[in-house]
Amino acid sequence: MPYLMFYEFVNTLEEIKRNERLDLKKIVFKREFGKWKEKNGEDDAITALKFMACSRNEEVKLGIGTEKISHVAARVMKTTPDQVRMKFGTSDSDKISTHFAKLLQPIRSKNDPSEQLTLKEAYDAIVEMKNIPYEKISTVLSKLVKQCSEKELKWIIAIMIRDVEGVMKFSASNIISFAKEDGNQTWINTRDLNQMFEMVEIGDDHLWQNFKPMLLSRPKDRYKWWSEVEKHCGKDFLMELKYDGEHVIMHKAGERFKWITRNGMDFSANYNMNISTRIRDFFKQTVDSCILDCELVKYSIKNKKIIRHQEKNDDGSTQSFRKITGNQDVVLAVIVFDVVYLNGEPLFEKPLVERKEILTRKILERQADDAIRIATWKTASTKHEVKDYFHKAMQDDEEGIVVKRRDSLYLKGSRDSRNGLYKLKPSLSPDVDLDLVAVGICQKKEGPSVMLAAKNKEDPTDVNFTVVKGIPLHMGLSRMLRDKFKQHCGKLLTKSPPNLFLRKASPSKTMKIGFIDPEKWVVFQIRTNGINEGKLVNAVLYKWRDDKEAVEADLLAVYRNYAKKIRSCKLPEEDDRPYWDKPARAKREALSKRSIAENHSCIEVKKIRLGSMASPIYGRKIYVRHGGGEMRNKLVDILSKFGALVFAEPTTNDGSRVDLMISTVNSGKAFAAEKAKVSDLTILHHPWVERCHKAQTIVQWDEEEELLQQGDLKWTDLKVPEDATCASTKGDTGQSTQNDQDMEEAEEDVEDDVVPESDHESVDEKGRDSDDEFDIIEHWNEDGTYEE
DNA sequence: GGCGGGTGTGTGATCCGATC
DNA sequence: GATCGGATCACACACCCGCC
Repeated sequence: MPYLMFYEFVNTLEEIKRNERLDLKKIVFKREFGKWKEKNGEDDAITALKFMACSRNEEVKLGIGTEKISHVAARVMKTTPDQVRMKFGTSDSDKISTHFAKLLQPIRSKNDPSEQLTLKEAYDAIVEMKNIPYEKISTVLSKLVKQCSEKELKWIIAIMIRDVEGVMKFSASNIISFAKEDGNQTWINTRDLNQMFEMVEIGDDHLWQNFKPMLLSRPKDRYKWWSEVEKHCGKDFLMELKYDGEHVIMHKAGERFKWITRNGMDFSANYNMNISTRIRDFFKQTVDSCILDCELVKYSIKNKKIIRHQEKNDDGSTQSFRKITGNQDVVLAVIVFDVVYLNGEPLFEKPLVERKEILTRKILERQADDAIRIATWKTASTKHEVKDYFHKAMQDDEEGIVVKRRDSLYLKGSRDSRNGLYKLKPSLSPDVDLDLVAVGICQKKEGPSVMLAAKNKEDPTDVNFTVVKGIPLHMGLSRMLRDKFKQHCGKLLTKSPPNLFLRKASPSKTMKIGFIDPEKWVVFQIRTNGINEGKLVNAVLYKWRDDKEAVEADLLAVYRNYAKKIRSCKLPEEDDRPYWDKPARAKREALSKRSIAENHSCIEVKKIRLGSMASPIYGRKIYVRHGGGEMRNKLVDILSKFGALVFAEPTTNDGSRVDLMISTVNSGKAFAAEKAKVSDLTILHHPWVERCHKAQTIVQWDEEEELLQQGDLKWTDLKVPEDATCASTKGDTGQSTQNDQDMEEAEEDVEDDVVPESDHESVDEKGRDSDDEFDIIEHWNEDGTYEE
């Protein structure tokens, strides 16, 4: 297979560079890229992309700037760095590479056609530089200098300083999107260059598509768990253990694997690819392609057991699922519990038992605990079977159990009781509730959080307490109860009462703490899913126990022995319901579009519309690049008030691109484009937003504020014609639908396993609203009782 | 919540040449 | 020789985002 010659490649780079307009650059690129692919094969095309989009390429990250390149060049020329150092500004990569190429030119040999490089050789030389000691880079460069013309040398320097794009004036994201349509999306998801440039197109409507898995429901009322399970799971059902790992969808296409997380993210690059190679041989020969629903777990080979999420290893370390490398004892393992696609045939509409049958018979040739195995399940039909199974699971320190209807179909991304899939976790059992005392309020950036303490000793005369846990107020308390609680607490003390002990020597700097007067301490019943390394898992404020005194709270010893309590917990009977625990209310109906329109901040734009003019950025999607938290929040706030939809990524949840980007930093154009990794957006510096805020209208951005103008959106597009009518009716209908979707999506993002129920009404949607935070601060400051 | 991990920012140490 | 400013680098820190 003929290799692409480096000079040919360089000619293309030069041609792209010469064309100033993006569409012309694109034409040249597509033409040449197509040729390389066709004539030279995928390898050359991929090398070309790796060369061009070098800023995203770790393989060629040499860590060299103007200073170091001066030293390297000086060694090649056998002179001092001083002699070769540039005497002008250093920000322009084009000038830098031209300068050094010119400088090195005199020592190169005459063009000898036999010595001409291929692209692959040139690229490999750069990769070699990355992998050898810095002092030896000059020897590789000396060799290259002899083999390259000045023009070629310029691009060698460009890739050495990692800015070929800057010299071409053709950004990496353009290069990638022109080479492969969804390349940038792959990059965002995987940060993996090889995958991004993957040329082979595979898949259909299901295979290789990033869909979300079907999710499990939770019984709404802990005392009525059985009637609910019975209603939706039918007379006979399946039971499985709930494994504590990461829920992933595994796609297999031939020898290739793809791993999609619960939120539809492609984590193939994040999980050690070792897992794919280790499980490859476990499949039956007849399995060409399949999609499996599975749990990815950490497995200790030495102890022959699964290590639970966030559980410490023997050596005291904890490892992320995405970084299983160092410890040889811990490996990733796959537990498969469903198959939804096999050899081109979608199985989504087959009943669960049939899918299980296929899973057992047709997928795996062999199984191993440390690689891949099928989850065991058993059939059952009575409450007692479920209770026993649950109790046994708790004793074995499992996360919980799962109950599944036999004929349940696979609905992608759905979580609905009617699907007949239930998870039963410790929080369902009243045995594991804790009564703790609210002794203070922390003002964290996320909002107020209540500090909870346990009683030190059983002795009634000993009134010492120790803080064991903080829970955000919104985790369980309705707005009404939150207000009531704040009112109840009244003045907060700046110093801890003498009978209260803090576990941490000094609380975090960013955390403000106000202590509640011991006279006003109240008891909260806490519901959790267990304890992990001394910390409660998924804790929420379940009840305000105003029938209990602080001295009746649980003891520190109970808290310390909590793991034991979990292991012995049982599912309750309906008759176990205590007098104070009222039945859960039916879940509040989904918010109507109207109420969303009334509440959602995007709609607030009405308040600041000027005369008949609608906000020009109303409904526009804007990406605010994260800087300092406060700054970013402020920008988001302002933009939202103008009706813009603000995103933390250049690509929104539905895959569409935003219209505009706001950057909080301004270190020049190269910085903005390179750091932000966007090339199709106009980037504005944040002072523009603040000017708009001051002016109470969208003002035209000036030259300094426009860091980059490369998107389609122009200032003129934002201007609303003078005679525009107020868009209240038209705008609201259109926009509220968008908001509706956004909110639904946002809610789906949050899986709080232990959602409180009963008389607290339901938790405020999304928990907190910003003014809640301010309420408290104002309250504290009023009396001057709270000072930092 | 709580953890791991990635990224951006601010800061201080250090080097080095330019300048007084 | 003292001082200054630019460049570079390491480090701490805050923030963001993924998973549970």
